[in-house]
Amino acid sequence: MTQSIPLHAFVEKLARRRVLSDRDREALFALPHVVKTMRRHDYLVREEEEAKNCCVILSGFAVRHKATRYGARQIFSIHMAGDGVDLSNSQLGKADHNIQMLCAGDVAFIPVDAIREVTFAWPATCQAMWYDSLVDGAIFREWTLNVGRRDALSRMAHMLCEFAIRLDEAGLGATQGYELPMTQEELADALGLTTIHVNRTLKALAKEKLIVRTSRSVEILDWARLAIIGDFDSGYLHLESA
Amino acid sequence: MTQSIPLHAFVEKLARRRVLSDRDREALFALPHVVKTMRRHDYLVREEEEAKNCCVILSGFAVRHKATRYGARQIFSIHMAGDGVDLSNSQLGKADHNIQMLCAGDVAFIPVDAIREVTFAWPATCQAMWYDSLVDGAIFREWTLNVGRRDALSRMAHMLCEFAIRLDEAGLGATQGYELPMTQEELADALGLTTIHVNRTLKALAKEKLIVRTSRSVEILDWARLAIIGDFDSGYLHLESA
DNA sequence: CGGGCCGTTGAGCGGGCTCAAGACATGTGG
DNA sequence: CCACATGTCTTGAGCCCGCTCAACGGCCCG
Repeated sequence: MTQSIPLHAFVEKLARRRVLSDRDREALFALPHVVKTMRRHDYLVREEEEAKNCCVILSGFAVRHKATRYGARQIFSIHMAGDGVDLSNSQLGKADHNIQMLCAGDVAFIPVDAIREVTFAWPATCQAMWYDSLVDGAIFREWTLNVGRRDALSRMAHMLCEFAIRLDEAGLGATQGYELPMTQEELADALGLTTIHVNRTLKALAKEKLIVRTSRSVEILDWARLAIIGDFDSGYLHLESA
Repeated sequence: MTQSIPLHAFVEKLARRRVLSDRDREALFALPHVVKTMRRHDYLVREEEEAKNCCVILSGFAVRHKATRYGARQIFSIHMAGDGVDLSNSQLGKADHNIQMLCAGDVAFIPVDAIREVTFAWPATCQAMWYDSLVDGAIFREWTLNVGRRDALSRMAHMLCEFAIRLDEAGLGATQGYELPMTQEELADALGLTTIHVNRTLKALAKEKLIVRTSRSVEILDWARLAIIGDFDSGYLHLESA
């Protein structure tokens, strides 16, 4: 029998999407899973691969990304502890994008079939996962708006705001500041910019006394102005607290 | 009792995502719904609104979009007959984006609660809708990659390819050409460009003998080259035929 | 026939890119 | 302890894709 602790954050996150009964929770905790410790840059899924597991992040961070034929890479979202990060690739058959660890961390692998069976037997769990996927979709849309219609400064500010709120919600950070284990190159791939311009944009935000960036962490000096510059409204994250 | 014909394309689309039994189909056909004829530019849902219905498009086209505080608009996806276009807003409470008709057409409105009840009672229908939302998510991601990492010519070509394939799948067009009821301004909002640059980009594609654009339709002269220039691979659409 | 809406074209500008180089860490082996 | 490699961050200079501003033409419809 597997331990029930590892999936705790995942189940709690689902329970925030849709009310779950005790028996729904039990069914989720009973999901068979294997925990593996992944290193920075390890892939959880590769594009074109037949995904056989759903991955739940227990610690660390992962990104979804895909590249054009010419190698230009776009990061679509960042995931953190408690996120079930591969419901998409695994349910749809062949993966259409990559999922890669941003830093070392533990990941639980759950066989796809087990997810299918639980969601078939326990309708509330299916609705919870569906709703969770809908929130993921909302985040993708906001990301598109960010990349398509905001300038570099605004884009960066928006993304920093999103992380602050999501980390806060997951109990992993605060709106005053947080660990952000991304290199400038990774930030560039997330924002549709070049590394060089990310560097200048971060400097510009620091010069405006909005943030202080030290090695791999961010301190937010003026949340209100950062949110205005980033045109940030947390509605699309669909948090209860909002 | 409502007619069962209107939802036919919608149910068939769901059945392509996940095998449905006859009883699952019956439950879906029995969904209460009201059919309304909408005009061009009518809103199906507005941002910030409490969405009380799911909208299924019966004819015509609709877009999802959202604007920044400064009025710059981004279109996230185009929807066509058979698409259940508002599962997201309605299940998540307050809408985080707008859905608007691109041209006149009929739309079936299904109360949210009815969807909740059917998906709770019939697990396969819940999985089907979930998988459909996952495909929507894949389309959003590709859109982000398009806007973030491809130049104007490639972006336009990619979008034209996506429409061709999706219209073909929905039985509404062909890869040789199709009706595209979008103005250049709407294309611009979809691609993260300006109207003027869209005009020049379309001209550039025509000059390369890749397409011919007449009023509101597109003829594709050289699919193979268009797909190469657009860096298009239909994998992310997760069609069976692929 | 006049007023929107939409498409078209030109001229000039600028945000972000490209190319190039150097600074500063961290790790590894000798 | 140093020598060296590798990855990341920083800075400068110049250029180009796509934007802005401006104007005009075609079409539909009242």
